[in-house]
Amino acid sequence: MTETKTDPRILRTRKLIMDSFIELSSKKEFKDITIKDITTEAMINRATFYYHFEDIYDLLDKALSEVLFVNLSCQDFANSKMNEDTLVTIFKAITDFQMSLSNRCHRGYEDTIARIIREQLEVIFYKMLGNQQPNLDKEALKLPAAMLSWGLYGASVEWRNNPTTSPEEFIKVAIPYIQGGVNENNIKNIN
Amino acid sequence: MTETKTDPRILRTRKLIMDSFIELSSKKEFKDITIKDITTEAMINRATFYYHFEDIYDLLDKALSEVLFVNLSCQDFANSKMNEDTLVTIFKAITDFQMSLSNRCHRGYEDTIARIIREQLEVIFYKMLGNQQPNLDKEALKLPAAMLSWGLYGASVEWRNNPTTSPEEFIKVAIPYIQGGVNENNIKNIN
DNA sequence: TCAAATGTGTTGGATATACGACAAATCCAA
DNA sequence: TTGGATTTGTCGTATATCCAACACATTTGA
Repeated sequence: MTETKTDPRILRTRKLIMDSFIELSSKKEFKDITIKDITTEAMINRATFYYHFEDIYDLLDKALSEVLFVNLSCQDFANSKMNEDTLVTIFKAITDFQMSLSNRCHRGYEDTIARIIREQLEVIFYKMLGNQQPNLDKEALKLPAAMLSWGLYGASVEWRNNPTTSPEEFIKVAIPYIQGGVNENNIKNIN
Repeated sequence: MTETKTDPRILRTRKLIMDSFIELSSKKEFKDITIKDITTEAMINRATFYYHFEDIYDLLDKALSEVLFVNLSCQDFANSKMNEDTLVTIFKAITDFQMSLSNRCHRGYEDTIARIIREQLEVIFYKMLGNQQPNLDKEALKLPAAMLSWGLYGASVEWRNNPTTSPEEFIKVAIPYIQGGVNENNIKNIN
């Protein structure tokens, strides 16, 4: 809608920084990566880093959000309906993302990563619910979106701790517990 | 020596433009490539193109020079001696370069490309001769460097028209004709 | 042939990035 | 523990890039 195109210099520089960060993450642990490392790898000035990010934790946030967002957006969930297939695909994206992270070195930042994943999920669910029920008050969608995101993330934690089946099978069993609470009628009641 | 490091923004932008140009060259003929095409592909502003290049022919010059220079520099000829091995390797680099160009579409610009190759050769030979005979007047090296470059380029034309043997074999036979005229003693006599 | 569309080259003002410097914080070896 | 070395954030100034607009040239299609 209000697509205000951003300066290409900003897009380029953000990508340079994030790509360098991801590249370095495959070689070092997060705690050993300095901002100087990143800017040297990206061939940009250190001051420019601070033009885009507050500090290295801010970068971690935004870089991981970006990666997860790209993973989730390749099917444009924000414009699709909420049903079993959608939830299965999103769940698969989350577990894929977490497995790709376990190959990189972010030990000690598991809870940060958890928060990032859940926040992204909340954004996606909020948009999906908004598309599905455009005549509802947007405020009323925040609570169900949050609960859905917590629920699905919690399921991913369960699966990681005890991966008895494939992610797809695993979440199909769990969907009734999640979805039961947030169908259309319930949201209307909340409102 | 006087290595004044250039602004990283300039290096980045030049690379973006040249890479986009080379990419487009593999899809279209040169005459069909517009500056707008290039800047769109490179995601840079069209005005920025003119900050770096006079026009599209200037870009053709510099892009091809750059590619050939990279090909030739991987062995740092400028710091090595002039002997049979060196000449063979350089000749191979030229024929490789020409064959890579024939896959791209630069029909009608063969003589421009010829000039670019020869000029690069002249630069390389000038440096090599300078290293080999540092006590000679630099001016005296210009003529032999030019003659060597014309000679080797001419040999590449001959080979392309009639590739009876491999480039390596071909140039080994021709080297006596080229090198005979520009050995150390002859340069001193010219001087 | 003409008119519309597209590409070229240039300009002025706005903005992002580079660079060097700085004090403060953190790291690390002696 | 100390002291040097590295990293972090921040700043002011210089410069590269963006953007919109312009006149002009070239291409295209009816």
